[in-house]
Amino acid sequence: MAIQKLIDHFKDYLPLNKIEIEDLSSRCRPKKVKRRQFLLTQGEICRNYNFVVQGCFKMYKMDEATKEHNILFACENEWITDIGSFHTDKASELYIEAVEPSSVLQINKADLIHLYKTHPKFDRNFRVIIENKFIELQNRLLQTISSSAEERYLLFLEQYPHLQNRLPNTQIASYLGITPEFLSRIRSNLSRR
Amino acid sequence: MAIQKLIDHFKDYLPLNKIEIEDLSSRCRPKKVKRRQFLLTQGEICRNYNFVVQGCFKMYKMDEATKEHNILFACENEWITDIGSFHTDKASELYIEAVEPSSVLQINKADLIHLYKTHPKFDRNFRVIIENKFIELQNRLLQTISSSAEERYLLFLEQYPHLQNRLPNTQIASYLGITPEFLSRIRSNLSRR
DNA sequence: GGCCGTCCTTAAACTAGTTTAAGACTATTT
DNA sequence: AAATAGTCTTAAACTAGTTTAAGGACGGCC
Repeated sequence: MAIQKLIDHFKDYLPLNKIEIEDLSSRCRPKKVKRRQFLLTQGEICRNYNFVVQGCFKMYKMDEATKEHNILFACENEWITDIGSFHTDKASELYIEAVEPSSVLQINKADLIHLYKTHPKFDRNFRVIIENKFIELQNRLLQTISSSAEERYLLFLEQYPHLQNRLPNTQIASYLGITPEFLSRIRSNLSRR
Repeated sequence: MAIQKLIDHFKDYLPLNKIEIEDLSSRCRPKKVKRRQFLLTQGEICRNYNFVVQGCFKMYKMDEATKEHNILFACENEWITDIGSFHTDKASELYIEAVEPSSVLQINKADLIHLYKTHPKFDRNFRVIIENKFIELQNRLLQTISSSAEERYLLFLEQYPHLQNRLPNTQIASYLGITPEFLSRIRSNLSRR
C-alpha cells in the first residue's frame, strides 16, 4: 500500500503511533500521475503537499514561455510542493511535472493544519523535513553562486547518481542553469581527459 | 531591553505566554558584535541561532580564500544561522560577519531543543520561521537561475531598499554573484537611460 | 594636516557560456 | 513499418560577464 511508504518515511523522524497513523491515512489522497502530467502549473495556488510514492517529478520556472529552469527533482520518498504558494495562498510561479509515470499521496492545507493542531508531533516532523529541504536548497544556491558549470555538473553526478540515467541531458542542463549544447561540450571535454 | 524585541517578534507568529517568555529569556544570551567581527567562521560548527537585535550581518562562502559569495543579509528582527551546520553538527562552510556594529541574542542547540520539548509552540513558531526563510531562499535561487545580472540588481533594489544605502557596492555585487566592476557598468548603463 | 585603506568608476582585452544551424540517433505514436 | 517528435553532438559566430589596470574620491586614524 502507498500509505505504508509514508508511514515508514516518518520512521526517519519521530515515528507515528496508531492514532496518528489513522488520522494521517484518512487525510491522504492517493493519485496516479502520467508522464508529462502536472501537479501544479504557473498561476495556480499550490493546494497540496505531495509525497512521491513512485516515479519522479521536476519543479521548474518558465522563462518567457520558452525556457525551463529546473529548481529540483523529487523521487520516491520525497516531498514536493511549492511551499511559498501553499502557505501564502498566492499564485505559484512554478510548474511541477512528472518526468516518469508516478504516484503520489496528497494532503491539503486544511488537513495538514488539522494534523498540526491535533498531533504536535507533525509540527516537529514537518519542521525537520523543511529544515532538511532548506539545507538542500542552500547547498544548491552555494553551488550555483560559486562554481563553474563543469564543477556544478560534477557535483550533480556526485549528489544524484541515481538521476543521471533517469533523466535526459536537457533536463540536467536545465537544472545546472546552462544550455544542453554546453552540457554536451562539458561532457566531451571531461571524457577527453 | 533586547529580549523585548524577540518577544515582540514572536507576536507575528503564535505569541508567547508568561511561562514561555520566562523560559526563553533565561536561555537567550545577549552579545555585542563589532563591525567585521564574526559569529561563525568556516570550519566551525554553528552552535547558535542568532536573533539580530541591532545592526546588520552578511553570511557568505569564501572561494579559494579570495572571493566572498554573499548568500544573504540579516538586519533587525531577523534570524541568522547556518541551519545545516547547526542541525547536523558538521563543520560549516560559511562565515557570518557583522557589516555594522551590532547586537544579537544567541540561543544554543540544547536550549532550543529544551524549548521545543517543553513548549510545543516553539516547534510551531520555528517551523513557520523556517518556512519563510525557505520561501526567501527559493525566490533567490529562482532569480539567480533565470535572470540576468541587471535584472537581479533591479530586483535587489526592490526587495531590499533599506540595504541599498547601508551596504557598499562590493557587498551588493557579491550578493548578486558578479564583480563590483560589472555592477558599476550596470549602474552607469541604467542611469544613462 | 597628511597618510592609509577601502571604495567607485572606466576601459580594453579576454573567457565562459549562448545562439544558431545542421546531421545522426532513439524512442513513441500511429 | 513508417512517421514523428524528442534527444545528443559538433562547430562557428556571438554576448554577458571577468580580469587587469589605473585614477580619483572619501573616511578614519596618528
